[in-house]
Amino acid sequence: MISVGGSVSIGATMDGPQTVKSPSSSVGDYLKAIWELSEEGAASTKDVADRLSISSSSVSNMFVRLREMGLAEYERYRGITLTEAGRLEALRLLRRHRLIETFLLECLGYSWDEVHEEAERLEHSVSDVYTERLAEFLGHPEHDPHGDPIPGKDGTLKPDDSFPLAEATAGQRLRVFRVGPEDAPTLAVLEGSGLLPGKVLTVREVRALDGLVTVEGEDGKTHTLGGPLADTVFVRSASGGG
Amino acid sequence: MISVGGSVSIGATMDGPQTVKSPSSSVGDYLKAIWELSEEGAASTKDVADRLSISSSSVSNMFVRLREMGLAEYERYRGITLTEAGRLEALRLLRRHRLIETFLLECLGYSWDEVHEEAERLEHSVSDVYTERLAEFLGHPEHDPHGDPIPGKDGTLKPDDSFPLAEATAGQRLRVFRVGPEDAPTLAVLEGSGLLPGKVLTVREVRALDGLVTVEGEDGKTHTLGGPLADTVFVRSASGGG
DNA sequence: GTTGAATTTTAGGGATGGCTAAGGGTATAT
DNA sequence: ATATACCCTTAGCCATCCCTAAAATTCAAC
Repeated sequence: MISVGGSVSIGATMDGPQTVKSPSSSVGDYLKAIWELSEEGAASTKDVADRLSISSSSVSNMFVRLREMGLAEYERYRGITLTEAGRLEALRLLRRHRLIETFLLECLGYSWDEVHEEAERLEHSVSDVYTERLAEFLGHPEHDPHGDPIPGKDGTLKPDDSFPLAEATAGQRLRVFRVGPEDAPTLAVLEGSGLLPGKVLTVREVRALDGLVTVEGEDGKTHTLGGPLADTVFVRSASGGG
Repeated sequence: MISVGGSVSIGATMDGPQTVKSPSSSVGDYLKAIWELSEEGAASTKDVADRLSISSSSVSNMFVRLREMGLAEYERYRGITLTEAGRLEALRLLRRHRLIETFLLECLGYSWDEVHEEAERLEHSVSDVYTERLAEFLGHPEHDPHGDPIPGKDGTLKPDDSFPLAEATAGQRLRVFRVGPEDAPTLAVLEGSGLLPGKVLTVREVRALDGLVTVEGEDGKTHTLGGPLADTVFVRSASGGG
């Protein structure tokens, strides 16, 4: 197991008027961000900076340190890639994050838009022991309530055979598998349309022109989504488990 | 609510070979430590340093900052006292801590000697929202499994009418209310003697000479405790609730 | 009182991690 | 080929919080 130094600065109140930036990042946040960004090639300084809402210079500095720690391969002006060690560390964090989200949603009654921020903070303080006990408490779930797969203890990640709703064809009977974005507004819209993971729907129409997708829920209600949104909802054949 | 800047440095792995000191402290830790130490007068630099296992100079520095933050009254060489603001902040932290401990013990199957450390780390990352939802999930407990009272949301702390077992007299029928220390070895001993909070016992003998106390559990087994240990076990009349 | 031990404070430095400002590199368009 | 716009890095600084070493203060015992 890699031991990585990290650091968090927090407002002790956590609910107070957090005027200050949001200095909640750490090595782990970088790793997660890089992992999520680099599914196709290397992650750029700017990508990571935007995702973590910090300056590019801070990111550039951290990239050097990640390289020195053996967690990433990095060449100036060339972007960054995780090493195997970095990848495992990122997945460990991701496992924590998703287990915590599951707990917040299923046990503490958090709403979808509250969950991410709290989990983001909690995952920094939680030990591996806690993570595994929580997993047991939750019944070793394989997906979080978003539908995202929860990496295994050993860094295993189930391959994902889902596809965006935008690529569906009329008549298909599908089950919502996961929803991409975790930002509050989008989740609220999806929640309103009953497009949460697990829901079964039938595709009524996919318009090639503008990408509008019309679906019918099991309750008979139909909803129409814009193309961009349909790109963020991932589905699988309705026979599979949610 | 007071907004206090704080900071934690953590080993990202948390389970790795934490060779480095244990830089897990923060403003909140100081407040809690001072609160716990200053039940009789001001807390000294050394007291706090010992309790947090850090150097006196670090503590001295922090005392200045706590004063500047309006959380404590402090005069060099005179020790430190919390202001009302500091006291409320400390109690807020204490509430978090004890609710988290309760969750770890009751839900995640932590043992008594694992709980404290994990809670100590977690309480830094948890929001007030989380704290209150957790309280609800746990059924708004008034005491943690140690028997220590959990401060109210508003900083209320139930007066404590318990007394050390060492001050009991033979024949009294008592209920263990709380156990003072949270260190692993002591807790293990107490657990072995069935002296956990809630247990009912009858005092058989209190020897004035050496302070040895002999008690009989409800199961009929008798145990004898040394004076120092009997000072750390707090009891109340057996009629009251645990 | 003076001395000496213990405690406290100050001074100076390290690590993390964030920021701005300014300069270096790349890439695309003219 | 050069101009320009954007991206990236460096340099220098801030803040938190820790440490060691040395100086200051207190307190208690002669």
